Amino acid sequence: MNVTKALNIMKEQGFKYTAKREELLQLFSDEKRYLTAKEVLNSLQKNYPGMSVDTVYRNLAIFEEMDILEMTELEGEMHFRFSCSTTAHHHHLICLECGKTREIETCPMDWLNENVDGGFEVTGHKFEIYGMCAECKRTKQKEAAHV
Amino acid sequence: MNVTKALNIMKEQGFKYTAKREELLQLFSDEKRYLTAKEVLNSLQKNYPGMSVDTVYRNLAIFEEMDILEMTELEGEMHFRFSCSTTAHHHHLICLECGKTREIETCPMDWLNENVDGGFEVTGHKFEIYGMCAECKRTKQKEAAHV
DNA sequence: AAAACAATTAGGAATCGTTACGATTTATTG
DNA sequence: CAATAAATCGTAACGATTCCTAATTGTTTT
Repeated sequence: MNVTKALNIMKEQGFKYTAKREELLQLFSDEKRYLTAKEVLNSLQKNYPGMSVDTVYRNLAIFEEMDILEMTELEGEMHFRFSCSTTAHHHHLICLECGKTREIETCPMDWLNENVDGGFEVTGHKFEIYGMCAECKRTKQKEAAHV
Repeated sequence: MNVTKALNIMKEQGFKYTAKREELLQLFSDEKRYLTAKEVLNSLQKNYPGMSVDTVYRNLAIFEEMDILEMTELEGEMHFRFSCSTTAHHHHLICLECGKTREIETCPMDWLNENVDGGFEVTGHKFEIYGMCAECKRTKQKEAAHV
């Protein structure tokens, strides 16, 4: 996903162009990681001091419906990121420090689908691996050394 | 897990016995499914009208720390259930209608652990399959027929 | 380019789940 | 049964999210 493509999808779906929407998309293009609504708000308020929370949540929601953003819930908060370029279904390694992710191609449902049924109708699943990325680990170690 | 065993663990850890705690445990023993804090509160308030939310959340938290209860976050809310009898690591099929679960023995991490690393330190993972159980599906179909 | 229209926004209030608090009550120990 | 520490109530505070209305803005039409 990229900003231009996202803006096109937006137009096609009948949504209006606004500078704020473009900047929001640009933010996700720059930060390739999960962001909270608050982080988005804080970032956009640098250029648009009066920006309201409502605007952020509303736009995050519509972009998610258009599959421009991916959403997941981490530690009780909604987190958003630009949809991965790979159209194929996939999962993520998620760094809980910085929100950066790495894709995993394999999906556990491939193995399980067959054994599951028995009347249970599967409507979705969540597979996420949490931890700390190499970079954050280094940062932490440095901090610890200075104590 | 069962009520007696849970009460013993509680004692061993230096927590006091209270009738409310026993009843809370009994509730989870009866309802073998994920319950929200609110559902727990409502249920206990039948016998203890003045029961406070604080008491519910505090006890849910301590029972989870003692591994008497399992916690997961579904649709933005904490959900609790009696820990499964199988001590082995496992995952769940979860009915989003009624909260009932079915265990899955296989864990996708068994396959992935080897390929993951690259400096990423795995601290946890979540694998849950969502849907509707056979029973809820029947109920829904009946409802639909009456419209 | 101006008017008309619908979508978007700001600002703040409302809601929901959860946590925090001081005063009171209760379970446990000796 | 008295002393002590833990548990509880009732309520206030909190943070994330949603909802509301009047004002603003982007787009379309003329």
